[in-house]
Amino acid sequence: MPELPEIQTIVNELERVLPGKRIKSCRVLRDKMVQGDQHRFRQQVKNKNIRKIERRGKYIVITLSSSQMIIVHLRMTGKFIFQPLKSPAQKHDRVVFELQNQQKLIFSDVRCFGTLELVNDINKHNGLSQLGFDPWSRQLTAGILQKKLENRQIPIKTALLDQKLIAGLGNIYASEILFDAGIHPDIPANQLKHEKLASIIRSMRKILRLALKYNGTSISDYRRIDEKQGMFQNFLKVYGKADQKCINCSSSIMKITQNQRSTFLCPGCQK
DNA sequence: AGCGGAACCTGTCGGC
DNA sequence: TGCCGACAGGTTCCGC
Repeated sequence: MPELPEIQTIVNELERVLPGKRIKSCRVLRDKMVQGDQHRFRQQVKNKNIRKIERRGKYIVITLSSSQMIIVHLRMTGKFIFQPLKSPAQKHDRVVFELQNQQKLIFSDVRCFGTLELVNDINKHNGLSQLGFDPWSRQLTAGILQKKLENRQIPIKTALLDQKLIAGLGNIYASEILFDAGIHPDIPANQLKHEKLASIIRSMRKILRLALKYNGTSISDYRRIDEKQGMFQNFLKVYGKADQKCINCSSSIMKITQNQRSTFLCPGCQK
């Protein structure tokens, strides 16, 4: 489900309520979602205070009073929900943290792709340690991007999904960013000139900032904490709009497939 | 090293 | 109504 704006929205909301709360206990209702030893996870999380919540790429990092961190990835359909401790379990509840104040924090996930993992050192986490630039990193420039892409012949849209390059973009925003930048998603990454890469970076920051302002995009599964919807779906210009008219040039929006994933573009605006 | 395709799992929707 | 395939905001693994 979620990309940077969605994850950041969730992190912001968790950060408002979780720090200082104690995890009284933890139940794992679906084994595979917790990486490593279930018993050890439950035991080491028990009776720890939550210190802070942060985003790294699409990961959510929950730091505990023990300095250990719970690394959460929502993948496609993961979400967090607060419920009264006594409320009945829902079908898709996968991991439940019992908090103080008779509340529980539920990690709910229809498809069970999501993951939770307890680590002592963030650098030891495989995915996290390999993340590329944060979109707002000052080190992320057109020049650096050009250098990193010099041996990559994959379509630029596919490159934008590579978390080792830029961390946080996903299928919706990759399409929206390339539309905003006026760049065709099929262009091989290493063929883009400095100036085009600069406009991709500019569009990326613009789109992400706007999406964050509207708390992300709720099309099917993504919800904020407690099932609230984001609103950026009302501002999408190409994603999910196959055969509709482009708002700029009235061409028909196209849907193509790249690397087994849908890409949306305007053939009139994106060259 | 770079790249494409299958796999992970569940639900929904459209066509016949 | 029922079955069947296609598709879904992501990542990882495997083989060329």
